[in-house]
Amino acid sequence: MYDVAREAGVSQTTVTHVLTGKRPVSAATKERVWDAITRLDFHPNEMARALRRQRSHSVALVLPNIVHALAPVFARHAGVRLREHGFQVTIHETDGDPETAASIVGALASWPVDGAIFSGFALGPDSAEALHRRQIPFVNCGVDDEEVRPWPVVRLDQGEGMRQVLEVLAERTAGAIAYVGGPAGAPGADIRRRAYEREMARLGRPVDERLIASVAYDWRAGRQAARSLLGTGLPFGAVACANDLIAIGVCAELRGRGIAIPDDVAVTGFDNIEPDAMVEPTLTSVETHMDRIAQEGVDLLLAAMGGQEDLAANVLVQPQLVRRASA
Amino acid sequence: MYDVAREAGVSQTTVTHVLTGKRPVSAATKERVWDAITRLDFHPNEMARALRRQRSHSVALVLPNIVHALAPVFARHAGVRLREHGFQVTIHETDGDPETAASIVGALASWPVDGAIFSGFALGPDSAEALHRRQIPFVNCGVDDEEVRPWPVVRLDQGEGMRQVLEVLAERTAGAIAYVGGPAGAPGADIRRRAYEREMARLGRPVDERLIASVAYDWRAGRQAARSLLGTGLPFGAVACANDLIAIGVCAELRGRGIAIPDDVAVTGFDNIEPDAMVEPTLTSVETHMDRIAQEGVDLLLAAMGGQEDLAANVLVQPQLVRRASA
DNA sequence: CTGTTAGCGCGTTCAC
DNA sequence: GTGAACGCGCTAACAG
Repeated sequence: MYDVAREAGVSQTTVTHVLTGKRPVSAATKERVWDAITRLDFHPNEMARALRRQRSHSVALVLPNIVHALAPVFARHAGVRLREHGFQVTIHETDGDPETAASIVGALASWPVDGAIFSGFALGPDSAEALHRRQIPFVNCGVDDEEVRPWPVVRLDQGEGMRQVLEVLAERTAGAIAYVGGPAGAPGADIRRRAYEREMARLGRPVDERLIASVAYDWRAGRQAARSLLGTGLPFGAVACANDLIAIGVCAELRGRGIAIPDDVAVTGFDNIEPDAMVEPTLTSVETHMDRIAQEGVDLLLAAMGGQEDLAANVLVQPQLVRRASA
Repeated sequence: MYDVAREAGVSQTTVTHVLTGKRPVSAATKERVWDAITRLDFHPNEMARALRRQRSHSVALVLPNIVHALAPVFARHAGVRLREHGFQVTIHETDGDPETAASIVGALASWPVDGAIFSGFALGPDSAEALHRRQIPFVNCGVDDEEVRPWPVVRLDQGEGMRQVLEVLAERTAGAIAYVGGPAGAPGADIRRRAYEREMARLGRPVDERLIASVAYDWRAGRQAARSLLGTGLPFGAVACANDLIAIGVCAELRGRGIAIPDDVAVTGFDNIEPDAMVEPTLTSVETHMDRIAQEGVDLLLAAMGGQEDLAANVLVQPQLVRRASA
């Protein structure tokens, strides 16, 4: 910039103001400065700028693992929206480990981002406090429980999703409705399971513990779960699954045994991932609207970075049943 | 840091050297400084550090779209490896638009990253030149053509993948082997199509233009392609697809018409995406080893950032056929 | 409308 | 072993 100023025969101050427009500059000078800028191929150093202005125009996106089914979708929507507002996005993965998450929060103190979005896991209270202490605005998206927290949270109304699922399944069958949940303690597992029990009660359907399985969130585990459900010898007319991968596994196993879906047994998933439309039969699932969650999260963050203090908003995004062939 | 120095009763210089260890500091002083650091919860400002040292310890990851099938896998592996080496990762999406890509390269001049990884598209020569001029080391991963470029490139040996595919299909059937490619000009479409023709020739199989389709890289397009292949009335015993989504669509359509896979028609995909193991029949495909591509790319970049000049390496990663039920 | 000065938070001389 | 002073590249405060 020093060179630009010299080349244009003005002070650095003037160059700055040509760049930022924060002060009127005569057309002639402006012209000469722009000329020098293009001639020297000058680009302002954002790092120095950030240091001086105490704003880096960058936000950290912290999530368990970018490979998880919905993570890229979230990252995409959040990223686009943030970039629209002139923010750069840095990405951090916790690997689902709270300790790693905490250390990332610690590192955030060194890399002065203007804000942070935590997605796909619940922030620990100590981390939240640390961020607060360092005045780093943040939001916590995709939290998989119902706890109310004293910081901004955007979550999906999982109970409502389960309600819609069970409504459809109850229509489909008068028989028992089994449930295959995620592993206890895993994100979303507990809340979805409780929602299942609650909604079953509301529908006046009995819950039989023997028809409830808890397995890993993947496809093989789904097959396995179907086997053990069938192994009980108990009849059932539907299976609600906590996750699409599980549901696809369940379908595969059932079909392998000659059980017709949805006529003999109806099956539902949850999350509405891409393969749902490609498997046979296509899978009825629940759209979790990652786009809206990301949008709400970013909007909240932008507001917080804009100076609005202490808004501990609790946004609840409504899911939507996507009805396909399996139920 | 000023505060830490005062609290410990030393100069800022000493604090720096306690932090960086670039100069011996007496145990007693070190003790007092660490004490002050923890007491004041001090974290060095990486931004200021970067400005001073002219190294930001961050690299830019530029890709078309994080939602694309293999992008998150690449981002994951590259990210982990870069973080292991103390680098932060910023993410940028081109949306497949060369202009956007060029503007990102321009922005990189302002945001002084230590290096950049471009993945999933071929960098333009002008962008490469701009990076060179600004002394920003970079690598270009996942380039989908065979052109030799004067900058570091890591690519998959797509011809070899197609060779493996056709070898299997040729074993399966003595009949015609149809091909469903991606849209002309799309990433990987041309190279895979040419590889198909070349390998067919090597196998002594005739190529019938009427049994070649070019469609979008998605599932619906695959169904459509299968319909038009069947519509020709020409018999064929196998279909090689340029992409798994297309292949899954082809399978769906064939099965819908009562055609047995692989007995009547064998089908193969390409990329080995997750759903391959979940569809019926499971899809034979080609593993593209994004982990290895990412690793090679990062290693190349680390070497370049380490000061090794002008290494215009051309790494070729070998794909591997994953044999499943569809062929 | 423009320039001079000071300083963002550090690391690196060069001195002791 | 330690400290004082300067500067990385830029912007804000204070002049005129």
